[in-house]
Amino acid sequence: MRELTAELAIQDSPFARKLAAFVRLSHHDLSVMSELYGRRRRFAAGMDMIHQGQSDQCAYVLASGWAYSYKILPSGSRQIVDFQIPGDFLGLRSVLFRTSDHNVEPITAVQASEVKRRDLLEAFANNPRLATAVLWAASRDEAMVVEHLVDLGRRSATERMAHFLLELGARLRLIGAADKKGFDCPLSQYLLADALGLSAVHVNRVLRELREEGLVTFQKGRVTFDDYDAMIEFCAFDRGYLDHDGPLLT
Amino acid sequence: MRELTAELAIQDSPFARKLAAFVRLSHHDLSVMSELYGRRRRFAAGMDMIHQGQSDQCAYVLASGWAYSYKILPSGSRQIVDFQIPGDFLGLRSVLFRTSDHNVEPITAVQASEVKRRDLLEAFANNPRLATAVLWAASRDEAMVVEHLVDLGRRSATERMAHFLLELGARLRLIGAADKKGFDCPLSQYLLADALGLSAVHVNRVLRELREEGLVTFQKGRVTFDDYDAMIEFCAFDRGYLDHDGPLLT
DNA sequence: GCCATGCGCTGATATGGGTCAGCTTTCCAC
DNA sequence: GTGGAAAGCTGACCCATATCAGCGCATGGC
Repeated sequence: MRELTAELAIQDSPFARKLAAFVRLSHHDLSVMSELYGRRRRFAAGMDMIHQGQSDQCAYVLASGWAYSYKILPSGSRQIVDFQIPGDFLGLRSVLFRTSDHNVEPITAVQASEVKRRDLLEAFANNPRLATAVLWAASRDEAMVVEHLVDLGRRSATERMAHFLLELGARLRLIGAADKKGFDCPLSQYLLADALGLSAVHVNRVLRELREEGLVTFQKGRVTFDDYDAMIEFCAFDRGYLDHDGPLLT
Repeated sequence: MRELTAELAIQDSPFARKLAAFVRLSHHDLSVMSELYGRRRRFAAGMDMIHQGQSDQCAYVLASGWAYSYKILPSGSRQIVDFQIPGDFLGLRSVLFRTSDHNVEPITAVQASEVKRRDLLEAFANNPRLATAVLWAASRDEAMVVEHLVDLGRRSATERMAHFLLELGARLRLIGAADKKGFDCPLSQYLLADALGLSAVHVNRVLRELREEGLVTFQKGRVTFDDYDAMIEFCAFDRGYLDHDGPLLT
């Protein structure tokens, strides 16, 4: 009975919802997952979760709140590599190997479950289906980094912003935190700037432009898609790579 | 005796040299590696090796020659994600999962050994040490993509170029194809442009600038470091992440 | 109620890098 | 050796985006 409740609880977690988008998970998979979780920890906004160069092998699964991973250049400028939302694995690479090459910091207050290196490897060995789901999700995250590379290299500031908001929306839909209308978003224009390789001033102008074109409105912590299809067309968003409606592997 | 010769041959391959930089490999590891190789295939420059959306699970290890992986935007512009040099794994992700989300094309004539999905997984299961070496190398490649993200987002064109040439030199040194003086390099200014998010015209200007500053000379297919230390300083190159002198795990 | 702080917003000005157009060199194919 | 294609190279001009400087509106601490 204890197990069943745990299983029900996990089934509703953002982590399970996200993985379920890739691989259909059995009851057994879900109960293994619930055992995987270690201590639940809280982090206040602004306090480092993972630090560049640090090498203790802790990984987390975000339960609630947003975080971002970034690198600092000696010049002082900052490049944000990715934002993490509930359900995202955090530091998977730094637990499989031992190097963390970037920092992670919460944006809002965050709750995260610790995952121990040993438990993770054991779960992978005994449950290849779960391993596939996790690694698949990780692989998608890597594909996203590549997409950001294309953003920075070959898209205009306005296209970049549109693409970014669509992608974020698609990710949030996987965990039920967004729909076609829009989503709540705690990102400041400074964070957007450092993720998109722009100045904060220009982020502001770009957002205004998108609003005046009737594509998206981002105001007061809420992103509203005013014309979803036009946006997709505008920035050549690839519907396929994030936007599926059921498990790819059943 | 047959095995021994195969082992000696593989020991000298760029793949083994590269992995040996991460993990000290035993004789047994080496012989497993030599069994991993399937058919050796040749590709002429310009002919596609892997195509976006294609889903047959073939991976390769580059034996000789250079290739590059890229994405094409609907607008027609191209972003090069990475260059592959001898010893590099090619399509590792697309063999573990089944999606290839980018194209790969040879730059020079290329020889590559096919690696079968099944053989790879089997070798990983039986030989965790080898698995660690391969995945570690893959993880380094991912770290490089992140570094490129920083390049595009937060470095000037000149810094980007300097950083790129240093990184490439460090990678080539791992396989013995470069030293502190420089290396041979078949990349055209057009390829450099699409990798660094610049126009070919500007690549030319930037190279001239670096040459006139006495930092690097890239002419006639040869990169020469005129002042290695000054270059490292100029673009804040992180010596650590590629530039080690022996296996990290012994 | 006041101040400090962070964030959003805007105009003016500066500049890095793109675009266009064209010339030169190299290198094959024949 | 000749013609043609790629690649390297350069100058003139222009635009997207950065930088600077500053305003206003919330919010929270005291």
